[in-house]
Amino acid sequence: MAKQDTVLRAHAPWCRNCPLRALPAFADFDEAELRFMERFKVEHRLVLTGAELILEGTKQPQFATLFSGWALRYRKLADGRRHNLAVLLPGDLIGLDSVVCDASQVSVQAVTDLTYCAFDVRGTAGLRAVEARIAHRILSRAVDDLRRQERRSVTAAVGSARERLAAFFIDLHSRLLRLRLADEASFSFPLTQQHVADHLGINVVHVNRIMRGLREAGMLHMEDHTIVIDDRPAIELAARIHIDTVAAVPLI
Amino acid sequence: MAKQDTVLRAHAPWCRNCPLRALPAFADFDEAELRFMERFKVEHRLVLTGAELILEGTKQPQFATLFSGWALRYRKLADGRRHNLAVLLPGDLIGLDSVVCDASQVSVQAVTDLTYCAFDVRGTAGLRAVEARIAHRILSRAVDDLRRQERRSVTAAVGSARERLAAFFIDLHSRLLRLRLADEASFSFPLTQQHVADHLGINVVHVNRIMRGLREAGMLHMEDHTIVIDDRPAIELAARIHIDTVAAVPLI
DNA sequence: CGTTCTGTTGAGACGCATCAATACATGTGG
DNA sequence: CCACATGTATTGATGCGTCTCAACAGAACG
Repeated sequence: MAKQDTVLRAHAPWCRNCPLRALPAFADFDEAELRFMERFKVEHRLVLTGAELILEGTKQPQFATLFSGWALRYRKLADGRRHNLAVLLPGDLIGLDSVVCDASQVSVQAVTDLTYCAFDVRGTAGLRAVEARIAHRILSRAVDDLRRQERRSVTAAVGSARERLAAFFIDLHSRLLRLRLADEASFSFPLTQQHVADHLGINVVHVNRIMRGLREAGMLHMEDHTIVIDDRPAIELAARIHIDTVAAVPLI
Repeated sequence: MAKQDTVLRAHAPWCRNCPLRALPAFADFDEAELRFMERFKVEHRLVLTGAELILEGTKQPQFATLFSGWALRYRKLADGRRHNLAVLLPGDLIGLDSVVCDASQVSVQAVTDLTYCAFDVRGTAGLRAVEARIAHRILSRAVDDLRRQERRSVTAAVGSARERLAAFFIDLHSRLLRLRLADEASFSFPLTQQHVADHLGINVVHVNRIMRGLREAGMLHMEDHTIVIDDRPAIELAARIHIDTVAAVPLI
């Protein structure tokens, strides 16, 4: 690992004036919820590229939401390979299962420098004591995550490599648009082709070939860590089976 | 559909003396939770083989837990094919997303005659009012479901057809054992090979071939709707990457 | 007793993995 | 500063796993 794991207390915005919550993607909080969040959030942390936020097999007294940057939720497989379960973007929940269950079955790794908000639940009993409306928001998020993972299951099971890649970029573009981290035609993209391959279950070499195919078909291409969407309708068509109206389920 | 959709009020056990809760797989309820459940559960329904419990795109004021029988949570794909997201067994949660979200993105279909317990949440506001400990159990279930779906994503993405089938039967056998619906060497199995194929994303023809392979390797075979486990260690080996300690997260 | 579902097997085509090699970029230490 | 190692993108050749099409036997069902 090139950079050293670093966890710092950063001077950062707190819930009352959270810039994320101002986005249309997030539901607004009433005064009671805001007051609760101010006690609930215990820290704002900074993590450098490559560092691990959560390690498989550990139990945490806290969970978090990503505030800025990109992360990957992943599992190490028995044969040494790696599978990326989800690309985590600002606003996404991290480590809920490490609170609810005995031990997390997944790890989370920063793929850019990032910051996140840590919430202390002091064990399961603490989570039970969470304000009812907040608890409902957390449940909504878990269900949302479940739905995304179900879509992934479908795509992985029935889709071709081309369909998977097309669906992947459409999904990512939609999510980034909601966060104002993309414009209509392009977005910054810190993942390597190896990351993408490990996410979609396709060999790196083949990812590269499909990317060439999409480029030559005039759909999308990459230029220095930026994805450029050349023909979104065509990409949607290529991902035909796997597109949904991604219902926004806001939280925190 | 051969049999007519039928929803009956059945004479059935209620929460206080629920036989499912007596199983080791389920956590016990204290008196306060039991009292809550007695108000919460509104009906015990019977559904015949082939009937739909939930239709994609609908919103329900209720969710449910399966009480007896088997069901499949599935999605219809744009090209007419079908993908089975999960095999639902007694105790499993049904239709949580139809309560939390605007509309369910999945359907649920009975593959045997079955009964289920319906809980009325009178919309999202009702779910917020749910007793805190019950709400936490529901969240635990959602997270458990998420973890199973994540494992499925991994298996679908990186596993061969043989690994997927082996992992599928191991997972099923473990779950049925916890419910005392299987013994060490066999369990009743109402799914067709087409169901299995649509669940694992493998062609029916190929499922059949792999099944033959497993039979000839002395691992498992099927005789009139019963799976016979001939060599469980060998099956676990064949599914090597995809085995986890399936952490029991009890509810309701 | 036919009709429809399910299981079963064969032959051929195609997608993707694998192995191998090169070019380019990046960061590192001498 | 260059020399070097390391990570990433890219392309070719080859083989295996799985899909597809096709056919048939047995079971289930009305």
